[in-house]
Amino acid sequence: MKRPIAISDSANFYVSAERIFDPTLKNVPVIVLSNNDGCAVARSDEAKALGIRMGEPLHLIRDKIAAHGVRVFSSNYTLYGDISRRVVEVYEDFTPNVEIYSIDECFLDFTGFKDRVAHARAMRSEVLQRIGVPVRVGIASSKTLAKCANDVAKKNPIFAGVLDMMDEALADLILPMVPVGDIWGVGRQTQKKLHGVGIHTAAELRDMPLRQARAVGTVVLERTILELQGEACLSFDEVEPQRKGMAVTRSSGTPMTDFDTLFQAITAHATRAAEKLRRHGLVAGTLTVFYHTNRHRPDRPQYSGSRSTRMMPMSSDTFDLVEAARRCAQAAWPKAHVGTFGFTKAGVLLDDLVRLEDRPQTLFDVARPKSAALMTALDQVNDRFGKKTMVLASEGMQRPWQLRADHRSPRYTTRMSDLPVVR
DNA sequence: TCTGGGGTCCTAGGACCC
DNA sequence: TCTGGGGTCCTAGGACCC
Repeated sequence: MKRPIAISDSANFYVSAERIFDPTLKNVPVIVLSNNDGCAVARSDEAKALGIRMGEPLHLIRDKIAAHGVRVFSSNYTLYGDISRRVVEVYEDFTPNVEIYSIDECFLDFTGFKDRVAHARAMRSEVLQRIGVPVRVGIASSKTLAKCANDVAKKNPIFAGVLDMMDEALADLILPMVPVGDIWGVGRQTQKKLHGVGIHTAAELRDMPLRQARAVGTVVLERTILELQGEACLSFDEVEPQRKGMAVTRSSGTPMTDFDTLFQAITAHATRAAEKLRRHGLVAGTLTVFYHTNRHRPDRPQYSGSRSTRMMPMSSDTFDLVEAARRCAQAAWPKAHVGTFGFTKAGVLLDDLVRLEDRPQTLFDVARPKSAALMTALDQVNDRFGKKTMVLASEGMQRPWQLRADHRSPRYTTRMSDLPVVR
């Protein structure tokens, strides 16, 4: 027996959220802008009807905005987060198992409901009544199919916001009409490749041999095919996973042509990243700096640089992060033709995040062991953890020496308190 | 010292998503 | 002139280990 999975998402969520508190926004074109007010990231139906596209730059639609009196908002993520939480509370009244997928989408376990469509309709009107946000619901036996059902329900008013595709005969009817590029997980690149081998619809993708799929794409595409066949490959996960990375990135209006200017931007981003880490009570194990030229001007010389470094030890300290970012930025700096590049986007990415209290109290290798005292300590550690455990050490640093079992095989992690103190 | 197989880990980059 | 930001997952190839 296949388990019914529903996905519920809010229509034009940011716009819907703004409309809750301002009735004059109803039935008029409204858009919400991205972080830096650079482009439109949410549009009301009326704004879509004016031809304003997702991600369209603000400067290209100024005339339209003026001509049609489009109401324009900067994004207010605190508000959207609050509304999102309230919507989830309503979902939880309708099913015990809710997986929050994004700020405006939840997967819901619909196992055990006799009339799933009626249940979804009741949930829909409850969200509308209590929160004031319209939602659409797609139901199927896999997440990918549920997303597809949701999408079809969204585009065809005949379904009144709810489509249950648990029935295979119904899926057989609908999938031939769905363009393959509309399937969750099939982006522009994959779509292009699929078109190249004559696959244009969701039904054709569903029937594609897995071997062929592996040649065209990756394991991700194989999974998508199985999901389209109704086999749930993507698990339903209620517990919110610990985030693995975070980023601070910005585009700059004026190109950065020298290292000092670039590093100023990188420093600002690293500083913000450190604050963000501390706010979440996290430390980072890996820091990456990237920067690149203006991709919208392919006629100009292009360069993109990116370097990563381990944080030793893991840190959320502004000084540590800025220092690491400087090293990365320098290492990624082009060796030649510097004058011809103007960098318009830069970012600092942090990965391998762990909670501060879980931080391993260890250092990574900085230098090969040299001194007699250090060798003695290594022997002690080897005795204690076995010869197979490689131990690396650092010395010549300001901090007291610290030891650490190698992170390579055999894997061994330990707290500082478990290791002998070396001085 | 050389050779090689079977592994893991790491980085850089790509693709996709909201 | 101006054209977002924040995430996840996968892969290729090199480094390294036993």
